[in-house]
Amino acid sequence: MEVTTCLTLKDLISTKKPKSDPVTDGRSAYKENMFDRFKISPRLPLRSEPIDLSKHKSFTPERIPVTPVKVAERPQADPWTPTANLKMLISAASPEIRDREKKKELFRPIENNGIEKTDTDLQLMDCVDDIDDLEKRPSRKQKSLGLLCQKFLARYPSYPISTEKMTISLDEAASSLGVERRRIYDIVNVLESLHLVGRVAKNQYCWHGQHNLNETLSDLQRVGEKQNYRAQIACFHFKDMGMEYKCDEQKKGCNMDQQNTPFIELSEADCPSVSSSSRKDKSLRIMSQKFVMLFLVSTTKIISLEIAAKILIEESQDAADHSKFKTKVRRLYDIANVLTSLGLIKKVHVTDERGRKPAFKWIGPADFSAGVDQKMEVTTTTPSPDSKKEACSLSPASDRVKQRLFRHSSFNVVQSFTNVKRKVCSQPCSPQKPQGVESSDSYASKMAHLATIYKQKTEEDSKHISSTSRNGSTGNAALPFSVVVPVPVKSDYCVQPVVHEVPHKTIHEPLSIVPPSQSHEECTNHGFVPNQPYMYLPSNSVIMLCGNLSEGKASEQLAKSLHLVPGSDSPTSEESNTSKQERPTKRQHTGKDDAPLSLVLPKKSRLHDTQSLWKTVCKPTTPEQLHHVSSGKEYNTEPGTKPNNLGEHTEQVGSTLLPSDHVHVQPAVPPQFLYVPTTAGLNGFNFLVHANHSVGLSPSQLASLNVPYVMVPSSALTAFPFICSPAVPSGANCSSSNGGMNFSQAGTSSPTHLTIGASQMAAPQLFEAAVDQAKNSSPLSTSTGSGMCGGSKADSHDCLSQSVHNAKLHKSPTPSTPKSIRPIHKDAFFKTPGSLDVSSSRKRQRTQTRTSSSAQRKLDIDSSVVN
DNA sequence: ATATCCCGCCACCTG
DNA sequence: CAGGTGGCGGGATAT
Repeated sequence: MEVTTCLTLKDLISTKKPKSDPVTDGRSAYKENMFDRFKISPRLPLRSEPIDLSKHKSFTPERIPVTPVKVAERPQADPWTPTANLKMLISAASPEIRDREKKKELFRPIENNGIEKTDTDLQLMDCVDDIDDLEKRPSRKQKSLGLLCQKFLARYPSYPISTEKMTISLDEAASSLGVERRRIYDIVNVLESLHLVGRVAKNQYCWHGQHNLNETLSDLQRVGEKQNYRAQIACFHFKDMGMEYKCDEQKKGCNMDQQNTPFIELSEADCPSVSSSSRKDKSLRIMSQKFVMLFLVSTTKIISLEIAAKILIEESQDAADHSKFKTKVRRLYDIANVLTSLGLIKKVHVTDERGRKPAFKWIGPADFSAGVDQKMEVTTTTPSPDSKKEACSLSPASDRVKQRLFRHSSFNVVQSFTNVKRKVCSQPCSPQKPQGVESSDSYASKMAHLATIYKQKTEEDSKHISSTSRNGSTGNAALPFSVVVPVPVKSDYCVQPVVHEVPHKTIHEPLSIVPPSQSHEECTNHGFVPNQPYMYLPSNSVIMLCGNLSEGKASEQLAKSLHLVPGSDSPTSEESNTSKQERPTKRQHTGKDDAPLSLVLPKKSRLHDTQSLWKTVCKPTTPEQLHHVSSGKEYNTEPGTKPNNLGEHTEQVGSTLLPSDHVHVQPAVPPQFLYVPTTAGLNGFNFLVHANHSVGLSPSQLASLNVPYVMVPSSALTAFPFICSPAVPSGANCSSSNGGMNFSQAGTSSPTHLTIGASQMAAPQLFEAAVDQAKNSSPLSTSTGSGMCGGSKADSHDCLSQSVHNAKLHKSPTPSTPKSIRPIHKDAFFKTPGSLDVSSSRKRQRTQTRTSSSAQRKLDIDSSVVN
């Protein structure tokens, strides 16, 4: 699936706005003014993005907080920044030009010959004229909620000084903006869901600004994960892909989960009446939160309207009237407009076999977790909402910085990376997990089930795939699993289906070996050797393969090898020198604050065992073998993979990464393959990274290393700073990158990567989702991890089974993670309203949301007032 | 035709 | 009861 970005607000902005308009009178004029203002506004990038939160921040000071809406004159008079100037220019020209451009676009197909073109232009001009006439009346776009929201937002500073409480009068806002109050409600409700505003009293809201945004997002993310939204998304994706199959079950599970989970989170606040699940979704506020949650938990950060609607419709979704769906979608559009104007999401389109579908991509802060953490620490002491704000004064800066970084990486790819990174960081050690833990048991089991199903499906598909290669065109169809790696029949590689060993781990367990018997034929087609077992590597797993493990220990070994070393090397003193060396190096690389996980080679933990292990490993790792593996595109049975890309990638990988000539094993550095799962449907292309890569080996060394091939999902790269092809001395990049290396950088060395990363498919990563969730939610994973980990690990988290995400989590060398911290901060969403509501006057528990909300509001008001 | 989503009716609530 | 809220979906407009 390809994602195409669309311009929403942009369009709005670009829309020509003819000035004088009798009909529209003040209102339109007003809008226009607002509009102009926006144009000039620094925060609007060339792209005329809506409101860029991050930018907002920076400019906050400049903004006049309470400014009355209107800027009577042309603000253009004095642009504040170069950008503004540019913008101004653009805006100046924009009306006609843009329209013309648009028209041209429309006619472009015909523009083949000059003559026609000319005609076209003429036509266009005419059209424009007509349009101008028509424009007298405010176009629909000009009245869009998104634009309105921008105007609304323009009135308030992103980061108001805590002391000054800006109150928003709905009436005033409505009148000043020239719209009905009803519309203001729409906006305010969404803003409220993000805590950008708070209701103070009837007809009065107070502007909080974005001080708490990160926190809010963090909370939402947490809740979203708890809600199992990721799985739900996956389910729907799955469904979309035409795999009806068991989806229902999964869905049920999801829903059940959802239902079971006390709707504690934010929603609670907003919607006290948990019981009235039916109602809660109806609230625009809650819908908004949920919608955001979907983005936050989504690996792709892209949520199609359709899926969002379905998920939000709740369990009743079944045939749930089409009308309901429609209504939902309408609401989602409303919400999306506001979010878009906030610069949190942008419109995109996902294309799958069924055609283009409207979707939105999260472009808001992705690293808020870290920020939150920091905040938390600071804020922790001051739990109260208000204090929160104050405390925030601190955090904003850091956040800002981060956000900026993020912003700068305007490339989707990068963004995705960032996201991934963030997630990762928050994983194992992260605070988030702990929370999810609560419901984990049931959840885990469900996920396990899901995973199982998935696996089955996958296996089944893999068979089919081999025989009937799915056309790559529909990347979407890609199955979740990333790679099927042939296991040399005689090879020493011994991978045990650890999965089976530990029930709970099933979910986590990335590997599964398909018995040769199952599909020799197909396998053969793909280059598999008959009877050759192959290993199924779920997209979400990170695996290190070690050769020659005795069966009994295989899993253990594997586990060891696989597990990522958490921040601390401390684990075992027994570690081999090699590992030690490596770690330090890596550390350096990953040095950045958010440093992705540092992939440490845990195996060293048991020197002896490991060594032997290594030996064996090395053996198998002959150039040929490696090559075999790497070159075998065939192996990549992933249905979703795009043939083209795949081919290219493979080739490149093979040529670039595999110094076949020089392959010689270095005893010191046992070959390990790090399997990095694809994320978010990245072409389904994964890489096997030689573990050593991660080490700060010199290029030459790397080259000399016997490296299999590496398939790295873009997202994964972020997490693994060290990843680089042996051929490329990218070490510098990796190490230096503070943002964590980003894909782009990696790309420098190998273009291939980039290509891959770029395409993020909305494709479901069911498995991934399942794994993640299971992981997150289930505490068991950690405890049970021992099986996998081989007990060496100090931290269960370190288990290899952990997904990349987890791995990434380990940012700092220090193992001790702030997990404890996380739990602490959950204030914002869970705070008061709900509880208050209940405890206090909870006058009636009417099933009606409204009541509850009202009640809540009251509470809110009260509390706020008190403060 | 489909995607968007504006508009405002009207039910519910609160004061 | 008046006014505040906001669910909802018809139907206009944009693609």
